[in-house]
Amino acid sequence: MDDVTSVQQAAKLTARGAATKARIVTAAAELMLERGAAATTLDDVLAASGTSKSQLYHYFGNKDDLIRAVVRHQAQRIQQDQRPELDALDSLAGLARWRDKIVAAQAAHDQVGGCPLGSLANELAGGDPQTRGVLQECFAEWEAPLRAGLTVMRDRGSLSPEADPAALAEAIMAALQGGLLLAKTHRSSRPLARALDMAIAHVHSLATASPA
Amino acid sequence: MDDVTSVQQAAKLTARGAATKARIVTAAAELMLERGAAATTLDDVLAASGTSKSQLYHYFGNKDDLIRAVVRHQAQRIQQDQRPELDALDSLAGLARWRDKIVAAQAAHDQVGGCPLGSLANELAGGDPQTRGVLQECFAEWEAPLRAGLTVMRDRGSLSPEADPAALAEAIMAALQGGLLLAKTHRSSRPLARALDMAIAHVHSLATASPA
DNA sequence: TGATAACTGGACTAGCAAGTCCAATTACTG
DNA sequence: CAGTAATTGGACTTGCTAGTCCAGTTATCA
Repeated sequence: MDDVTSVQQAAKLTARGAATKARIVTAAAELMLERGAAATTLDDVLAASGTSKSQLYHYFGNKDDLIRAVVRHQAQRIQQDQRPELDALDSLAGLARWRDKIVAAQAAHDQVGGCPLGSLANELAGGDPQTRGVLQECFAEWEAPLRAGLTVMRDRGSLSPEADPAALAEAIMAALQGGLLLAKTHRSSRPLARALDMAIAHVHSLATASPA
Repeated sequence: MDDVTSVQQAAKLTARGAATKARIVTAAAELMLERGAAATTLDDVLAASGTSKSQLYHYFGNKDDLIRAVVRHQAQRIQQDQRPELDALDSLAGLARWRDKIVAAQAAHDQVGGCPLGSLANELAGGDPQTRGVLQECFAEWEAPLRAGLTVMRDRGSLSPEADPAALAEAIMAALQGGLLLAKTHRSSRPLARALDMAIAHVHSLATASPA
């Protein structure tokens, strides 16, 4: 009854309306990345996006609905930002390139902000179950290419047959999230780099001698 | 000028006063673990601790001051909860016992709550610099025994001389934090277990043949 | 072109939350 | 036993915030 809004209305959406909606989500995403979802007021969002209250409530049922839209938006943005590296995680070299891109992106943000998805997850996972569901989906979607790449490696013989791609992928995502959290806390990308290096070293230790 | 409060007052603190202050921090810590710091109102804290507004503002300068006290409290509680395992991280077996204790504790909390310190860090690291400083200290304090244990292992010859205890410890803490975040999101301790298993496996890969 | 629907502006409400204030009570100290 | 300091209760103020409402404008389409 909440997401119905965004589904039904999607059909009756003018180009202008879609643009307005997008502007709201983009502005909200930026603010929520900096301050968190709870600390971001709707008035802030309106000011930043140059819209009015009635517009916001025309496109979103309530603040939680907007928050879910922001979660989805950030998940998409992350995947977009990490391409094409995200689709080439079927080798140690590919993993290294992905790592480099992530660390560089974190450094580019002046070490501020942490993970756009992880920060929201941390704040929202304990609340509304519907939102938690969206978060789970988004993490799964992000993790999928990694799991796929590792599966390719194992099936190709680059990794030991005992290697569990699903477990590996989940552990690597955990290292990434934790690294980003510590990086945000210390205002340094060092923890992130170390966490990812460890994760990749672990994959390396599972690699077979024959590079297939 | 904020922490002066807790320092100067500490001298003029009656037993009853200390008890009241502790009751406030404990109640606040519990609520903030569940809902986050921003989402926890002072009125909630008062109700949960059976105190009044004037008591809260007698012992704490403002909400941020209380939050910092909660951060320190959680850091202490974590270390307390993880002892004695936290002081025996100078072997693979010790690391394994620590891992088991952490996973069990997470499971015991019905997979709800995440890391008492990590959740606060995520929410607060982007805000008040003073609070971020406290968070950095707390993480460092928590990480110290781990770094010390790994250093012992390397110096003893159980780990390769190339192993960097500081980098290892930081990476392991990242895995722990990320694992807890994903565990909270998925309401399952599986991501935590996998993250820690990966971290320990990495240490294992750095172990020398001779068990010293 | 006229009707219907999408879109927009912004004032308004109701409730909540941080922080203030002061009077009253309890404990320490000489 | 004063007298001073710590402690406590809780009403009150002030400002903000999510959400409502309605009047008005712009687009679509038959």
